[in-house]
Amino acid sequence: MNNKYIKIYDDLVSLIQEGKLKVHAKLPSEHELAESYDTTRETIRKALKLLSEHGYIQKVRGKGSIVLDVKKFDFPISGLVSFKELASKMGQRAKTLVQSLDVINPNDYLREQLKLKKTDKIWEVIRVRQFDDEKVILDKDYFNKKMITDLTMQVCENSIYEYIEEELGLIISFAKKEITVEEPTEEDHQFLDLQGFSNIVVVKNYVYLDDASLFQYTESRHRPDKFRFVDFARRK
Amino acid sequence: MNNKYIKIYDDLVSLIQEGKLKVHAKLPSEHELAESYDTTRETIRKALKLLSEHGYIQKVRGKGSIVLDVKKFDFPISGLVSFKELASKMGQRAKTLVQSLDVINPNDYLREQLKLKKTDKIWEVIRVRQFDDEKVILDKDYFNKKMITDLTMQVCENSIYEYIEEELGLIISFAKKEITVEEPTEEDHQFLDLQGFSNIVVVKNYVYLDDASLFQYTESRHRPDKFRFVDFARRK
DNA sequence: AAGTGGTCTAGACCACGCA
DNA sequence: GCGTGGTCTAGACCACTTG
Repeated sequence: MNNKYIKIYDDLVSLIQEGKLKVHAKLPSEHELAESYDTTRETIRKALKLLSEHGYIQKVRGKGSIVLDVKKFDFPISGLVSFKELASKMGQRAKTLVQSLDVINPNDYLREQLKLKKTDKIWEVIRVRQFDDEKVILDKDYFNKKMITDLTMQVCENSIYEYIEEELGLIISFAKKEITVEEPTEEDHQFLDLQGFSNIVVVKNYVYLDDASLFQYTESRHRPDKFRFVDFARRK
Repeated sequence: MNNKYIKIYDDLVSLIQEGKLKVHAKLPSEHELAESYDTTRETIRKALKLLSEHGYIQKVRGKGSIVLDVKKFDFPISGLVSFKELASKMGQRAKTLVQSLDVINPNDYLREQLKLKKTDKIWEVIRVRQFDDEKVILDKDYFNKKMITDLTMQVCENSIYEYIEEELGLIISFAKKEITVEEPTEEDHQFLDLQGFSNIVVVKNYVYLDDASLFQYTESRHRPDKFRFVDFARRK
């Protein structure tokens, strides 16, 4: 990446994570940073804006910028993180089982969710996520076949996001997420180790590409004891 | 508010909400906007950045900015919205019942959560939120007595946030939120109409002021059928 | 009064999409 | 090649905090 403000951001994140900038410590002033990075204040401010949005610092008018100790992303569905990125932190304890991979005609519900034309067909991928040999998450992914023409078992076992971004060159940009709690369905009982739990946490995900086109709908169904969502929010 | 870029943001939000800028329509280019609002591009860009962060538009390099149709905030605990702001949208159907208001010595758990000194005392406010005559949310709020010296039943029935921001002049800045699902406690059974539900959605909230000091810990316990969380997230 | 962050200006060059 | 948004510069004035 060539962007100066990204480099400055990365640099400051490293300093914070290495503890060279301690929690509650004050950053150098924007003027000082501008000089030491040989740039102008506006560019420094872009870097600090990023740090602030990501929860690393708090800016206080008239005083300066303070390093925060809000721990980052313990176990999030927050933001947009794929299961593979998450699993890599969990080591060998996480596993993905692909149950099925089909091209189907969408029912009315899916046709509406994905805003499809009458003749459009879709991919349906059903996967089970396993932690410590327990099946605790059921993921149902739906893609427009027009946009993702090929999909293999191997890709699904790995990371679909990786395939889409790296192989196909499509860029995932933003998502709308909805979390509710429902009764388990037949399917949930069939695929998951529910152990008598009488509720399922349902995360519905609408994923959009760079050009604002909706291209994926995902339902992620979690056993309640294995569900955790962490979020960082700023007022207004 | 005197800020030019906030005014431009508000103006554009209005245009979108009134439908004068239609979904999937392109905004005028940044150069054009700069001219018509009699300002420079950087200022226009600050307004557009806000629109983008709040999910109103998508910027596409080389093309322009497109109006999105992601509906805003149906029923959020997302962001930082107080129950009163929410209730005002629900009309007469929502009600708050203050169960208790006490000054207590914190137990070890709370002392750790609120980062208190040994002798610090805290406020404990227990409130039940009622929708359509059903008690569905149990809110437990804890404040450091040092920061909020006075608190009355009346304030608790209304909005504590309003009191803190408008009367005391403290500014709420950001929060860390965690959502999990747990078994109902004795207390949940006592205060809520659980109707046989065997799970409770627990939202833990750590609220920070402007100067990055933690001043409130809240546990919000929802009956699962009345819980819904909506989020808008951008990748990276 | 000095230092801080917040806003704003008037330019500049670049990378990208499209015709 | 033209128009778009993305980045960057070198200033300026303001509101706020603190000694």
